Amino acid sequence: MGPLLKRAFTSLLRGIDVKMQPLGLTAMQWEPLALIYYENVDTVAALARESQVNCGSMTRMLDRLESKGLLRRRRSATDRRVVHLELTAKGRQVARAIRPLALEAVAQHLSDFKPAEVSVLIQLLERMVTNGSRLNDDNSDADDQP
Amino acid sequence: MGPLLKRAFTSLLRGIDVKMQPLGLTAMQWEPLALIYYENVDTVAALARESQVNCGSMTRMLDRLESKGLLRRRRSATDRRVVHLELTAKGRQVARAIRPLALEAVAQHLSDFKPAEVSVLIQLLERMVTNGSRLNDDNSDADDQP
DNA sequence: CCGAAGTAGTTGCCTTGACAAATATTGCCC
DNA sequence: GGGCAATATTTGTCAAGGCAACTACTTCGG
Repeated sequence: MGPLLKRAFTSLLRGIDVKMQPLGLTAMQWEPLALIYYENVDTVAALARESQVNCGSMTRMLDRLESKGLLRRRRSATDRRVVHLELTAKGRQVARAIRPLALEAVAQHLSDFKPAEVSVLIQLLERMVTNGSRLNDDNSDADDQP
Repeated sequence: MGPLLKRAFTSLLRGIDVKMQPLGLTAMQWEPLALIYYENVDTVAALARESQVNCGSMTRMLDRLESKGLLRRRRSATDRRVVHLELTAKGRQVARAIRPLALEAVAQHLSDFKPAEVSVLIQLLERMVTNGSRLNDDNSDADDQP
């Protein structure tokens, strides 16, 4: 069961990877670009929150994207702690192509699913996440603190 | 949908991580030990195949486990290319504890699932994997080679 | 039997993620 | 207004995975 979830996840990742190759992106790099472009998320912390990674990881992801010339950092004038992200022209061009490609990869993995089955899958995964965060986040486990 | 799968997967990983901490293992390190102990898989290549990672990654995983004193490498006498893995006494002791803990973590994520729902989830994930490998492995995509 | 091809394992270099410590800045309380 | 907690970002260190190059061995074809 655990291994199955891993295989499904990595299979989807590989599919996305293939789709993103023409854009020069990896399977992970599209997400920050999409969040900036489609959702107007424009700070490191907000991106990290939305992507479910920590700020340190996001900083380095942005380093890579910046070195590819896809985005720029600009220190905020109103709160000098925060860095605002903005896509370059090239970044916007790449970002525009992301959504359709990502949807293609997902669609391929669900190619023989009936719409109802997709809903069921989503609902079951959501419940797994809920059950999981109930245990991982608000810790009330009796195993360690009796 | 992609993000959801990622969240479910990482949530399960974190759950397993917590369970394995008392053993001094990470969420990834239990798998090779379990394969050696429960399935008698005892070469690098076989472990890599079962775990769905490449040999290079497995080599380094085994480095870490070996440096923790959980297993030993022994060059095969009959085919001097292959390395046989064997658990140390400590390794066997740790491995014995793995299965119940891993099952606990899975059970927590499926705590409110009816048995039928578990079956459905497994079946849907398996179909995703099948659809995915049909596209990732035997490549007959028309996008690149017309 | 010998050379070519294939296989097992290791290593180098890169991406990605987690966690912790350090820095800079803001906001809040007295 | 000054100290202190909270917040944003960066950097170091580590685990983990992918791919490619390399070594050592085995096997197979002639």
